[in-house]
Amino acid sequence: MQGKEPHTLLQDFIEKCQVHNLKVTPQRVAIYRDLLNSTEHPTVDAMFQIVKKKFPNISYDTVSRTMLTFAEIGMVDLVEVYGGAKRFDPNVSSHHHLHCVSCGKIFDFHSDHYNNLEIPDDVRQAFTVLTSRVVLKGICEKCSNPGNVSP
Amino acid sequence: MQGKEPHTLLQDFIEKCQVHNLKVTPQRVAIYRDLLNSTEHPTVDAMFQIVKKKFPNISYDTVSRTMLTFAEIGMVDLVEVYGGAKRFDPNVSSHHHLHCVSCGKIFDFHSDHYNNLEIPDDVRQAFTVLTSRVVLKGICEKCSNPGNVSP
DNA sequence: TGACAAATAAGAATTATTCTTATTTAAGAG
DNA sequence: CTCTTAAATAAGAATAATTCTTATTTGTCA
Repeated sequence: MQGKEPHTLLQDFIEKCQVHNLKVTPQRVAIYRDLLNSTEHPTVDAMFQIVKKKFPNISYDTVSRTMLTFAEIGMVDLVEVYGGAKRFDPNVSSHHHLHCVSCGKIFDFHSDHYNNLEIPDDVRQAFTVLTSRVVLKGICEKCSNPGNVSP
Repeated sequence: MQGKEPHTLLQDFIEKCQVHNLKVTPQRVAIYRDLLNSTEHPTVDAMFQIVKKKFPNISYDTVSRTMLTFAEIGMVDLVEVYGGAKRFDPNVSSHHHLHCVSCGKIFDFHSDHYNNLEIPDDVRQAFTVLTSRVVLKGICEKCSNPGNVSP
């Protein structure tokens, strides 16, 4: 969990909620914790299945609304997909993505060079640029070597 | 239309179909022509509305299937979105995107520097990289100056 | 000019998301 | 600690986007 102790994380969460006038509900705490622990850029439905285990009567709508709320305040990131369900990323620090066109998984990678790309002049004049990300499409190791099937 | 004459474009289309064992149907020709003329990274539904004008009894499913087929053979590109409907790009040459977080439009821009980004070693070792694109999020001119309302 | 696999239309089914409404609850005031 | 109230939630209906099913039609090629 990013090297922080649970207590600190909960404190962080409570503070962020206060800053944005959001109530600290048990549903939000549960979703927040499971989101931070996710590594698969989950969809709303994937998170719903996970959160339901500890919170059996939570509704899909609450998970959906909450994840969008978290994205609005920058607590998580809504990531690029090629249509279909929204996917979320708990890692809001600068990084880049590789999409496997075979299995659909999204892999994170890091590059200082990519983090510091200059915005072209013509773009900077016409737009207020907020974020920048390099998005690669390719084929991951597992999909390249389908023979290596784990038992 | 990218400086080519209609006849040449149709010939190109027929050849591409033959290479990929696709039949040259009037529906595919109509969708292809309207797609090439589009500049707004259309969704299936947007193209359906356009193609319907010249081809009133075409079905949504045909437009959807055809656009996906065109994407599979690289005739158009399926572009990144943040959930929701798929969007397509008739420009398959290397370029980059800016997404306006306010109006949702996708703007193309060009950069030789971005076209030639080096793939980090660790990524290249683990993945077969097929394409690379820089994706910016920001706010477009029109959304920055909502006062400039055209009459 | 058939034969036939491929493609299409139409509508049903599925998936993802949002909306509606009634109920519950967090958080601040007293 | 209790009351008040706006915000949040649950449940299910409604909507949007896409895909599937089935019967029919049509390019393509022998």
